[in-house]
Amino acid sequence: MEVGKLRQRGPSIADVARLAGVSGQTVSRVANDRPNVDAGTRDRVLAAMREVGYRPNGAARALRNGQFRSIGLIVFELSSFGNTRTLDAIGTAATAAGYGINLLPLLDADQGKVTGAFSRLQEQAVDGVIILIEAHQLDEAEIHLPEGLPVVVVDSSAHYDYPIVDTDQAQGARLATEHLLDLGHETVWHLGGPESSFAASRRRRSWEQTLLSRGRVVPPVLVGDWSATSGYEVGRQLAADPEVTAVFAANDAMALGLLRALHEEQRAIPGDVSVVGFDDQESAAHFWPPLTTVRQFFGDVGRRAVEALIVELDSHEHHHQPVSVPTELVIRASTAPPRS
Amino acid sequence: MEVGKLRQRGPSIADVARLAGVSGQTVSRVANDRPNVDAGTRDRVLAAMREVGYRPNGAARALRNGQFRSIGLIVFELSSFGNTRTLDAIGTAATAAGYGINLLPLLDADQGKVTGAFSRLQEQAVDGVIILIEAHQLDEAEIHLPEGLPVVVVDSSAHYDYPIVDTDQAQGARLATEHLLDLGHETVWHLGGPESSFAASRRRRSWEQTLLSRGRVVPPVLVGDWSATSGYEVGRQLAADPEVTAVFAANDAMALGLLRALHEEQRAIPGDVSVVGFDDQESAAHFWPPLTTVRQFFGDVGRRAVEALIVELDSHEHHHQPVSVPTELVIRASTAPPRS
DNA sequence: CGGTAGCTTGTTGACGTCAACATGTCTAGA
DNA sequence: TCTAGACATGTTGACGTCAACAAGCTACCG
Repeated sequence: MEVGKLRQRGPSIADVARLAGVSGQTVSRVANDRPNVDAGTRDRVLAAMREVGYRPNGAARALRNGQFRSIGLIVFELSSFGNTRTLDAIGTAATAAGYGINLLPLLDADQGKVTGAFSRLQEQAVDGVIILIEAHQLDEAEIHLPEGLPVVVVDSSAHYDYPIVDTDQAQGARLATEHLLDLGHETVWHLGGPESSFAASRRRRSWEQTLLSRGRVVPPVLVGDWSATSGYEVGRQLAADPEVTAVFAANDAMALGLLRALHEEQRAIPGDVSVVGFDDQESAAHFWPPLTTVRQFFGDVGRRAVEALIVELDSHEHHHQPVSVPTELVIRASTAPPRS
Repeated sequence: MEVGKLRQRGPSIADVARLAGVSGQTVSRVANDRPNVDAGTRDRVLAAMREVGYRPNGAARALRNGQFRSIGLIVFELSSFGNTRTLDAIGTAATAAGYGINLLPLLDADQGKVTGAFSRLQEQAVDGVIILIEAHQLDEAEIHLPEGLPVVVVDSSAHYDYPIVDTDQAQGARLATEHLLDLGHETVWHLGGPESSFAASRRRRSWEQTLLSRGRVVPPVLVGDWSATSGYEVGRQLAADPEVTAVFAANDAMALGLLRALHEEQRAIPGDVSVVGFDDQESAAHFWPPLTTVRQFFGDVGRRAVEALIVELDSHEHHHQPVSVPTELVIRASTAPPRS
């Protein structure tokens, strides 16, 4: 695409200074709310600023100060439910801390080829980076994170040497599985997320261990790709199997697809089959039937990611203690004791 | 919150130049892929860059060039379905065009007090701005958009003097209403969005006009706030009224709440009541029953917003012809002819 | 009345990059 | 052999801001 031609520049400190009849430095002092400026002078400068429509040039400031006061945010799938919420929280927290957010979306050009953010990161004006993508995407992207650039990883595997902030997937999956067992179900089936997702594998492993620690049979895992469509397709197998009385779906969207499959097979929920989801997206309370699910606190995850990054920015020390945000089980109408 | 102390600066062109034994200008030429550099020299410079871990300083570039190659994006509610998708598309389109995205979230501090983006915009390093919030929020925010800053407005009222890009709400609402009438329903009820939303009022007006132009009775409008919860609460009234045989909900989330209310009242869908939504979020196909809805092309909206902004950036001419992106009716199982 | 402390204001230079111009080197053709 | 032109490389300065230092002024003290 075309590159824009140069635009005429806006008014600078010098323009304001000329109009107000003072030096640039005085204007700078006023602009930065420094003390030691005569009230009259300040008013004159302020008036001049308003007249010429002055606004400080961020680039010049960043150059001078050696800081951009901006955080890069590398995301792959912007529109997945969790990322959206986390992004929201990151935006809020960063803004509150006086940092801007620089979105660095990974372009999924053509076929799985992940490029974009990392090459662009090279020249992005950011002080640090928060990475909000799954591990395998990070691998595919031929990461070449510049040395010395502070980084915080959200929701990913632990095999990078960066601070990590994430939901406590294991605890959540245990909550879900135990809830179903406690209701009296013999065992719990699992509609898992994609193999490539670290979050999915942690949920799966925890489900498995919970079953094992109670001496239950571990049924084969069915795998979806997080989408409601995959939940529906895979869910048809579960719906057709009369053995199945309890299912833990790795997210709410797949749980929704599963509910549909069960409805189509005329299996009563929770009479014949109980279902638990993961996420607690707003709409889960209005699924039919309302979904019992594991609530994630994306807001906390985002907020703590920003906090961790700012600590790194300020101290240049890594706090490699991973931050784990606990979940909460929300019980609704989709779960009940097994019939008979 | 604390402000970070100064960080040591990264290596600059000068460092690379020293190491490679050339002038800074030559390094600059290599960095910018300019021709007229000896192959050997280029290699030497590239090696030096790699060694010191050079990456160009965005701030210095921006200062020099008078351009930031960055677009500000003012958003209020990041996590609403439509905004999310639009944001995704904007990110992709902007990145493809070589622009970065600067997120400027509006902080909803305390009680409806909207601040943040606009004051910060003053000093943000952006070439132009895309506004992605509803009109009334814009009003509350005491806009003071700097003169001469190119702006494009998405999904808002027309009373600002900026180019507008939006979904063709009227066409979509007409599609939904006509579909229900064509099935043979006497009239169509409407579960509308909040008064303050311009999109909601356009959908509502179009629904009303479609009914009037066919000589049908216009039932009273019930109003929600876009959330599934509000759809459920308001929907209970609709579900309790045997007169109601067809409902057009102003978005899918409220339609979901309505479906739940209808299930609870044991009203068959679509046997007793037909429902149409608006948005076509991914999960709508897996609601129970799968939801007939009006598909919005958020991707196109986002892409065209970026295009419109870039035109403005390049030409400094406004193209005040609003861009209207058409919708598409997706017919699923939640609509059928009325019983009898 | 000299001295100094405190305050306001101004001057200078450097942050990193790159366009414009200047210089130097080599080749080809007259 | 001389000159024009192509090409590689270097030098200078300006983009806008602000810290550091310098300078000027007033007030107050002994």
